[in-house]
Amino acid sequence: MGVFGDQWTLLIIRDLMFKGKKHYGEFSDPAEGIATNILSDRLARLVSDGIIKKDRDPSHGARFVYRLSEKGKDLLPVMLAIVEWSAKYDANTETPPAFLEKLRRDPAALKTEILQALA
Amino acid sequence: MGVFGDQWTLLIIRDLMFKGKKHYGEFSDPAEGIATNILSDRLARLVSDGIIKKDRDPSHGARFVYRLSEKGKDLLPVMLAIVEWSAKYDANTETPPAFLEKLRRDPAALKTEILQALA
DNA sequence: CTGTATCCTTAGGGATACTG
DNA sequence: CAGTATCCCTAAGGATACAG
Repeated sequence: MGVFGDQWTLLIIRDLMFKGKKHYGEFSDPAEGIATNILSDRLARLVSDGIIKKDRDPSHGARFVYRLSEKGKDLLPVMLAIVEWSAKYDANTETPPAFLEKLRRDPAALKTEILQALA
Repeated sequence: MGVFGDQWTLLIIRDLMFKGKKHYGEFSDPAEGIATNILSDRLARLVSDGIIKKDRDPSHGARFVYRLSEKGKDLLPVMLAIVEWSAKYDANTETPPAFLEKLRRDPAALKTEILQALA
């Protein structure tokens, strides 16, 4: 349950799941507002919880690729439920309208689409 | 989004939604492990976020009843998704098997049942 | 660049006292 | 009992230096 009790963790999962982010530098983008030490800590925690996997990037030498494990991908329903709720009530939610449209029109299709992108 | 970033908040919502808890004393049950000052703070925050309502209990004098607002009830899909994920991966989740059974067999029915209980 | 460790301050929160 | 406020300390985390 500790996964949901932390906003940074949720942000990272969201970025992995919906924004195609994979690299340290993308998560530590200033717009996210997460300090590098915290990012480091949360990534390590997520790895140790088995929610993400950390693998060497074959193309770039000293770089790692972070990806959701199966356990992590199984969080998709949770994340989508949050997205939906936030879109309804959170004024400043920046979810693209096209995404919401799809989510409501055919959630199953959207899910497989996202999982495909994560594979 | 701040709602999901706090474990105590989530616990309170869960208690309201699934355990039929309504009163201060029930939330502050030692088993929950939440300090009274934190409880007070989180309840106030939830009220100010419009997720719960705080009303006088007509039967008892100085007592309040806390209930989910519509906005709060709309968190049901999120909470159920969390329950399901936790049941799958979190070893020490104490969700009753009967509940999970229902959730998988006929989620829609379970939802209306819960909403009925909250009404 | 990618990622971790250190420093230091502030806020979260436990224990508990207090008010009605 | 229901609920809030105070005290105090630990830990989360921002800024930044550091290592590869």
